[in-house]
This record gives sequence, C-alpha cells and structure tokens, in this order.
Amino acid sequence: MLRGMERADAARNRARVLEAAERLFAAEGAPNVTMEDIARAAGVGRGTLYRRYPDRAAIALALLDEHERALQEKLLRGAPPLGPGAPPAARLSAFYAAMVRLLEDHAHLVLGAETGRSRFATGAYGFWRAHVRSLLVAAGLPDPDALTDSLLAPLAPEVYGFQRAERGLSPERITAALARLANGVLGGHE
Amino acid sequence: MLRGMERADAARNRARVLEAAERLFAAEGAPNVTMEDIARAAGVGRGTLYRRYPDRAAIALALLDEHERALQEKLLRGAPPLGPGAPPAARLSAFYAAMVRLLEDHAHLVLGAETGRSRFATGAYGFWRAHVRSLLVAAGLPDPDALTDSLLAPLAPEVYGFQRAERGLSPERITAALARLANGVLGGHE
DNA sequence: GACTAAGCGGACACCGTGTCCACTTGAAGG
DNA sequence: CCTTCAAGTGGACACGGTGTCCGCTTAGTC
Repeated sequence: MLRGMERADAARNRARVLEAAERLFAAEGAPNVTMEDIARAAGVGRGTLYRRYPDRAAIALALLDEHERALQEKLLRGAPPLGPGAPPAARLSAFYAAMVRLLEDHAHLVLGAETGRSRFATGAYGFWRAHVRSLLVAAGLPDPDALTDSLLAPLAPEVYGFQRAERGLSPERITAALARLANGVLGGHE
Repeated sequence: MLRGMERADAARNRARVLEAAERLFAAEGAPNVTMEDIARAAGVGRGTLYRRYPDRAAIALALLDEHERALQEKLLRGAPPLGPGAPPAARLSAFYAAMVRLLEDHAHLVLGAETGRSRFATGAYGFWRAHVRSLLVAAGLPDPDALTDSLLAPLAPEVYGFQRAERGLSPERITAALARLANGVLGGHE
C-alpha cells in the first residue's frame, strides 16, 4: 500500500480543482465563486472538494503559495535592497514595492484568500511580520512589535483594492507613497 | 396626516431595535448576531427590521453614529492638538490617539459595522480621509492622496483587534507606536 | 484476481438572508 | 366619536450557500 503518497486519482483531482479555481477566480472575482461552482468546473463532487479544502480561502491560499514563497526566498537570500545588505529603510521600500507587485498581479487570488481577519492567520502574514520587525530592530527603533502591524496594514488587500479601484491610484503612486512612509519611519533620524 | 415625522409606533420600534442590537452586539460579538436574533430580542418582526436597516452594518453604524460625530466635531472645532492650531504631526498623533480610544470603547460595534471593504463606503471613512489629507497638505507633503489611505490603514478594526487580542498589545503601546509613525512621516524633515 | 483502504461524489439537512403581502394601527378630518 | 387610509408591521416563504454523511468506486498491493 502507499505510505505517505497520495493516490494518482487524488493528485489528478487536486490539479483539476486548482486549475478550475484559478480560472473562476480570475473570471468572476473570488468572492463570487462558490464551492459548488469550483466543484462543477473541476468535474468533481462537493465532498471531494471539501475533503481537501475546507473553504475558498484554503484554495486561494494554495494557489498563492508558490508566489509568496518566491518572494520570501528573495527577502531571505536575494540581492539587496530586497535581500540583506541594504539599510533598513531601503529594504522596507523594496519590500513594499514587491508586495505591491504581488497584490497587483494576483489581486483576484489575494482578495479571496487573505481578506478580513483571516489575513492574520496565514503563515505568510507571520513571515511578512517577522521580516518587517527585523528591519525595525536593525534600525534601532523602540518597541518594534507595536509598529510592525501598522506598517503592514497598508498592504491589506481591501486597502490596496480601494486605492486602485475607488481612488484611481496607479501602482506607481502607491509604491512611491509607501516608499515615503518607509523613509519617514526608518530613515532621517540622525 | 403626518408630514415628515415618523409614527409613534415606528419610533418606539426603532428604539427597541437599537437597544436590543447594542445589547446583543456587546454580549455575543457583532458577527455572531443574526438579523433574526435582533428582531426577536426587540420583539419585532423580520420585515420591520429590514424596513429600516438593510443589514447588520446599518444597525451598528446607527449606534456608532453619535460617537463618531462627537469626534468629528472636535477635529473641526475643538482645542489643539486635536482641533486646529497645532502642527500637523501633533494633530495626526492626537487623531490616532482619539481613534484608538474610539476603537477600544466600541470595539464590538466597530467590528460589526466597518469591517472589510464596507469600511470605505461609510461616510465616516470619508471624513477621516479628508482630515488626514488636510494634515498632509498642511505639512507640504507631495501627493497626499496616495498616502492618506495608508496612514488610515492601521486603524482598520481588524488590524487593531489583531494587535490587541492576538499580539497582546495595550492601547497605550499602540498609541505610542502610531505617534512615532505620525512624527516619522510628518515631522523631522528639516 | 481478490482484497482493502483511500478516495469519491451526490443527496441531504441546516442556517441566514431578504422579500412579499395580508393585516393592523396611529393619526387627521369630518 | 367614527371613518378613512397610508404608514407601518410581522411572519411565512423561497432561495442560495455551506458543510456533512455514507454507500459506492477505484487504485494499488499481494
């Protein structure tokens, strides 16, 4: 019998589900897609879908996973200013810029996955949090724990989406504003 | 016939609904209270409830209204540093502090009313936005429109709730961190 | 080819939402 | 007081999405 491996049909269905979900999220917008929709589009029963993914967020998260991992890798071991080596203010700016790109490229996924309270529960949020905190520590700021979440708050999908859609701001303007925020908090303290 | 006035029974029911909702929100937490619950606790039919309030958020908003109005009044015509007269950085700090108090005192309402995307649709958000923007303008910062929402983002109920409940931060520490944020962005640029 | 457990999927029950409409009631006018 | 009628009421209803449960199927092993 198989030990830790998943069965071939299970793997096939997993792929089908993710592919169908990706397509539906992009076409309809994540909040408008029901579990039922995904199951039907994937040619799979509801029970099968729920077996692996308890809710929409879990699916979006799975789709998002690889992209976030790539960014995390760059933060840890990439070239400056994203990776180690640059001064904290520059690294925070670069992080903001990278996150804006990620939000922009995968808005439909992010809006389905990391919305509201559940955003904080994801492993990714913990990673971003640790990263920003380490930059605050490196800059010698007092009480970094209290500032970290406030600096991450502008990256909430709802906020970004509002700025883009309702306020009509371009990604470039948002990135520039966040850079000023980063420099204000971390830079110019001599 | 009555002209613009509401009938006596309508007024009585309005009061009953608000009172019942306030109690339930505080006791159960806003997201766990259904329209049905409120209707029953108020001794009112579902139809009556929906007549005036299309959803939970509308009720919470009505309950929140007077508190937010009071703060808005202070921002416009109160004493410095909350009101006009103080330098922008000080006024932003004071605004942050006042909002933290408001979030702290009415967490159960705010979590029901201004959560997720709907937060931006409220009139109150527009007011806070205009206020912060005017401070950025007064400080002579470039492109205030792009920064405003980022500076308001830390005040999202989800963020504040996460910091308080999950991270275990006190209101004082959060306020202090926001003050540093305000000073970093608006002050210290000579 | 037979056995077995993992995997499958649709039927089902449940819950909250929002609407609709027949009924009631408060207030103005005679 | 009594009539009138629109504003107001409230419960029944239909709908849609969620999540679970269990009999059936199929992949993989011996």
